[in-house]
Amino acid sequence: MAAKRSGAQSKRSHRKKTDAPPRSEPPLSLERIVATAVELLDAQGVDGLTMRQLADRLGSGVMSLYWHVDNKEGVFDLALDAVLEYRGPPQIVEAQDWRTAIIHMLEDWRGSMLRHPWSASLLPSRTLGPNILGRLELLSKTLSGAGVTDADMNVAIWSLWNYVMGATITRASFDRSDDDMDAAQQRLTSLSAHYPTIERTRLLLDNDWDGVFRNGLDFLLDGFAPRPGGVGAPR
Amino acid sequence: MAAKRSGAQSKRSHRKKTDAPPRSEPPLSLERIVATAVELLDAQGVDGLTMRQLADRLGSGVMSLYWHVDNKEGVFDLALDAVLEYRGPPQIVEAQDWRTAIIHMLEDWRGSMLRHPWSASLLPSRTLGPNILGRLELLSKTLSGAGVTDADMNVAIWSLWNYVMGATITRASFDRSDDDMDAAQQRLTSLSAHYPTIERTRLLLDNDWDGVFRNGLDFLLDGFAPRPGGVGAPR
DNA sequence: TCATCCTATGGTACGATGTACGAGTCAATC
DNA sequence: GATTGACTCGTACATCGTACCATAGGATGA
Repeated sequence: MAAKRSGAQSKRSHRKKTDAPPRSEPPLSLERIVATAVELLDAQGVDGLTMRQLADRLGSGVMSLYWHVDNKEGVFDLALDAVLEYRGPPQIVEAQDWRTAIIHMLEDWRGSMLRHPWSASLLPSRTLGPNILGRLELLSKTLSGAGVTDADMNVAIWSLWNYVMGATITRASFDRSDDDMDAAQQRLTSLSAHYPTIERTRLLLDNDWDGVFRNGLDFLLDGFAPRPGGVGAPR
Repeated sequence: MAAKRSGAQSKRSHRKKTDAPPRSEPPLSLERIVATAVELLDAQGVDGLTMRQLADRLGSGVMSLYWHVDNKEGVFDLALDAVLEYRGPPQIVEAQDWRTAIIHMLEDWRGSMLRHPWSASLLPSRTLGPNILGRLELLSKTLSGAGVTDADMNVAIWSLWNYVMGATITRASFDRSDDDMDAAQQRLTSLSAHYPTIERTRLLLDNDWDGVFRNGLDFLLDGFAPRPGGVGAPR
């Protein structure tokens, strides 16, 4: 279960922080641990996060971490949710239609994950933290306001979720290895006898990922809650 | 580098299987290694595959594996591609329209991954093996025949890929932990003040995953290549 | 004042993992 | 008989998560 956590640390005491840097790290706290974990994950990827490295960066002993955190899984959960906060659409957008609001939230979601590429592949296999639940709630509420019935709601939400997750995970893992993609496309070329079509369209190169994302999203939204004007496929 | 691989193994000799374990296992081979790895992954999940366990099941020493395989990553790559073979649609379907063919292939793809739940989350981060490339080629060729231009092709393919991957990864990880989902929904109920809408629609329970998948897929396909009778947006 | 307790830290140690290294076996070939 | 190349595997090591336990210091009560 959850280790006890200091709700409030009144203590400021005589920690000199401002002058000499020699010995004095600030005390451990959940916030510092999570923030440092995110740094480490951003810098080194999922495999780069080890409890020892984390402790090193925090200037603490390894086992001290375990007073604040259950185990390494817990660090992942917290780092993940930390990265998925949503502050809501800007004022300008707020008054606009539901479709704009939804697209804003989903693109922000995707953007947040791509800024921390380790997060995308982590999310599906982990218990849903408050920030994700908040996004799902917002999505539900907005769709509900747009006329989607409760009966159709879960289908709509999960389809959108699936789409966002797939797009983001794919993009994030290809992102990490552009060289690999080049190599793969080269390999493809040498095998063009077997894969003529995808070789011809250069499937593995030069893709407009943002455009792809937006495009498919439009189709899905059209399907769930058609636009009045019945606009077709843009582009 | 790839280790050398025995093209032919003449030795068949005497195979015992499960009774006395003394000496007589069949010789190692890539095929046997991959098949056993898949068994192990199916039984224990991604974390359950260790080189030692794999060797145990094969009745060999751990290091013997490394003559056939570069490293553990290689085992993953091979197991993954092994699971993704596609034999094509049955004869009855073959003559039918492109839409049926595509849906058949994508549902088969999803089905294969769900039969081996570890495979879905592995796929995006790994180099594309021949079986996956084959599926992509088939998809391209079919869409091309359906009138999708080369310019629109990559957008269509990647949207479908994203959707299939997202749906399958999500389903596979929820699948593994129905209890967790119950627990999550319970937690949700206790927090219904914060998440009233998703609590009301019981988002985390009782979902018709197959239906969701098929539904969103229809919307996407309508978007890319509208049906003549046209439910979706005209282009 | 001292004794006690809670919060918080971290050293040591253990079992598990992937795999480098190099010695071993055996059949085919010269 | 000697050599070679395909294949097997025991040993050893670095690295990981973390259980266990000793410790320190402030707060509290006597």
